[in-house]
Amino acid sequence: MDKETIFNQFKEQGLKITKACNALLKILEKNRLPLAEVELRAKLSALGIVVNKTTIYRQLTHLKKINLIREVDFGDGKKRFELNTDDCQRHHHHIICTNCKKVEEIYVNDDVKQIELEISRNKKFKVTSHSLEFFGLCKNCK
Amino acid sequence: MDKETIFNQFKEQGLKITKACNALLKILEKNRLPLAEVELRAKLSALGIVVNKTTIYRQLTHLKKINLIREVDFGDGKKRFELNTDDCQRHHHHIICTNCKKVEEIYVNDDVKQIELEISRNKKFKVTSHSLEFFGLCKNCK
DNA sequence: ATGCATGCAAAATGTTTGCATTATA
DNA sequence: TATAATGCAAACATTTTGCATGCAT
Repeated sequence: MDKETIFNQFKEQGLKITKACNALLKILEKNRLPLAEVELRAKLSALGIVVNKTTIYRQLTHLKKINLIREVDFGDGKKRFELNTDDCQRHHHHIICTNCKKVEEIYVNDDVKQIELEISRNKKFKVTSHSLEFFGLCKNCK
Repeated sequence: MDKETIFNQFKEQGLKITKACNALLKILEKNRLPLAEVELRAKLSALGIVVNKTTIYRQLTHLKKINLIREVDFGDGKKRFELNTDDCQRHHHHIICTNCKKVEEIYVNDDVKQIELEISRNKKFKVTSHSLEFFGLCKNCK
């Protein structure tokens, strides 16, 4: 999504593009792995932008509402967010080492889209997103 | 897994088979959908077995350790558990309505096992489990 | 000037821990 | 009777809310 479109989406929702919001987007663009609130805030701080955690959560709520980011769950009780890549070629999944917690992005030739279509047909269920993460032991930990 | 095997697994770990533990297993066998602590406790209560939430969490820890149950994440900040069906024909996934929260079990002809093999080969990563859940709007909510 | 964004504190939610007590093998 | 299981309260971690204040358009 280009800057222009993003800007318009924000205006439509009556939202303002603030420093924190801008920086958050930049950070999410630069980092390929999903980040939790603590990490996002640390990275903002590193850029000299110190904000309260509440602000982070609220901005994430906005960005999620306009579908710019999506939530990724690694099953450790933290919400993580990454740029939404559902509809482009950068769509990917993750492998998470349950020992050292290292996360790697993977691009697999998946048929999940196909499965989503089947579900729509058979179950009359409109699928808007899916989770597909792999858990196990990385090279070093296994 | 038959009762005998389960019993032995427990003994190996130095665990005792208590009323709560037995009832938990029965509940998980009867209910096809993943249940969170609150739900499990309610169902135990309905059976006349009133336990503290701490007990639930501790039993779940045990059951998870011997791989009898697995954690399923619906992204709402609660841990849910279901009997582990990874290695049998009852292996399944879920579709979750993000509006009314209804959950349905689905059996899809997935290639996830295939993807896991690829990951093992290419990434030298031993995959032990995966998550694959679908989110969207159910018949009534869409 | 209006209304969204922010910071702060407090509340809410879900999970875990420490310790004294009870029950099981 | 030794050891695990339990209950309870408190600690913990994460996320959300209420309200007063500041900032952008």
